[in-house]
Amino acid sequence: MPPGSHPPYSPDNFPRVAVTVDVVVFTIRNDELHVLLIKRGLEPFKGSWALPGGFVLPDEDLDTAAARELQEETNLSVGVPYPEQLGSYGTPGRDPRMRVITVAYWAACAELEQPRGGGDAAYSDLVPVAKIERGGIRLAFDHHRIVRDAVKRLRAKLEYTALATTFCPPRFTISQLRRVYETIWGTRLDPGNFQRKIRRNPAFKHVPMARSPSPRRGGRPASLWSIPRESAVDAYRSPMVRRPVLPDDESEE
Amino acid sequence: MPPGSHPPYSPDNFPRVAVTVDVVVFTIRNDELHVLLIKRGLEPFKGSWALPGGFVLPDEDLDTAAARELQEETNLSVGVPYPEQLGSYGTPGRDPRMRVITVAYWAACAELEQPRGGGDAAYSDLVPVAKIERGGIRLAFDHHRIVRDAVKRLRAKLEYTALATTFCPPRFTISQLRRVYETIWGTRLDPGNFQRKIRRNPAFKHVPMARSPSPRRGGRPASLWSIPRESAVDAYRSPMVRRPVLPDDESEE
DNA sequence: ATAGTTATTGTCTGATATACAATAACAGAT
DNA sequence: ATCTGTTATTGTATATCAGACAATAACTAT
Repeated sequence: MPPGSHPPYSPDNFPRVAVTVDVVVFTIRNDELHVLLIKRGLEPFKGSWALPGGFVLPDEDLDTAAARELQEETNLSVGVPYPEQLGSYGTPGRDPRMRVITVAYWAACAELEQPRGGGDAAYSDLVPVAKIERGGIRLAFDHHRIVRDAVKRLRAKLEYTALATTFCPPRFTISQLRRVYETIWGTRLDPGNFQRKIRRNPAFKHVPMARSPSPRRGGRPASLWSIPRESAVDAYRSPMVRRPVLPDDESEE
Repeated sequence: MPPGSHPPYSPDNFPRVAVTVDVVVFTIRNDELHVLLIKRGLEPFKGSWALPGGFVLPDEDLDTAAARELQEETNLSVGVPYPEQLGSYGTPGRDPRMRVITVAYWAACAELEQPRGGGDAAYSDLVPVAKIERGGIRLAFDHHRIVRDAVKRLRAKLEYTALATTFCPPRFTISQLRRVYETIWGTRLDPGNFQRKIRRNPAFKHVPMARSPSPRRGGRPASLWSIPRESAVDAYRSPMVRRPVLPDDESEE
């Protein structure tokens, strides 16, 4: 097609395209990274796992659409922070019915209540990312690729921001935070060095007088920390270093 | 609108949306960061500056569309690397005619020939980013915001990748490369320390026997370096540190 | 009291950033 | 040829920080 021969740019003459949003929501459950998926209730890919998402409404901004779809299809009431844009996916044929371009979002959140289905979703649930990476779950459309990209972005963003704190409750111990890194990166970090690194970072605030409450199986009680929600996305003054991934057997010693 | 009440997801029933791509192409000319813009030849915003871009064709991937539109509207023949996705912009009303969602891309390149108009563009030209940031140029649609986001991403990416080399010719001196950083960040970097930092990076290859050729006004001739095109987007082992921006007067003392 | 566990602090070593001084290698002027 | 100015490159000393790992501290369970 020669240059300049595309259709004139007018409301009545443009390629027929649908735009959707999809959201990758991460959470940690049982020391394992999970992603929120829905079971599709309609064709195509009926019965397959897919990311929560759907049409952008005529008068709705993209960010708003992402937040709405997430709410609709999972019925989560709280604790889901505003999703951040990941990228757009529009390879022809990614949806068998017609040309659909999707704007993907992602978010990290602490403790999710059990999601329930809603909207187009038969039901929704949390699925371990490791299982998806291992190929143990087939996802609808190109959602496998979207999840892969989101995981990559998540892992990268842990390095240079305090995003890991969004997986923690408002008040957390340094070890809880360290476990977030270890879980998502699949590495082991030195407790002593990690401790110092967090304490030296002025964004982290010591909660005075407080000690770790939850039932533990012994060990010195840890002090509690917090961080202003806004600071969680600020760049670290010096990045957290990602060490090589552990082999599958986690022999300590 | 209650949850689940959006239109059924079928080819004949979806919100009427157009999808475009826009491209932010950066280059350095006369030690100043420039961005490639076109002068719009059609309404709306006829006569305004805008980013090169246009419709995604029915059977075209987004990345391909970005590369094509750039070529069409600027007639640049070579030297433009594949654009990278920046993000999508779809705020209702951003295009006065109808709902248009645009997928923005950006690219960095060395030496551009003078672009010529083509397609919907009356003509195209390189415009200093500083002038745009200063508000000295009004851009069509929300392109001001897109450019701002692209500049931010560019500045950030210099820190942790060797992207700065894509502003240089295939063989460059370390000082040329340093000037790229200084230009884009608006800072001054220590020549000695910068030198060492590049030399210690194994991705940079010394071009044997070669000395800086171009006519200079005195000074010891520099040796030439190169880097595999692929390595330009790899993460640095240790990031380049961005120092505070200089005041407008650049008194060297 | 003892053993086991986690939190926290200390210490030492090596790498690296930064400031800044010193040298090297050229062009141009005298 | 010498001097001056300019850019490239190497050296040096200090401060900071990561990483390994030892040493305490403060608990729980036996």
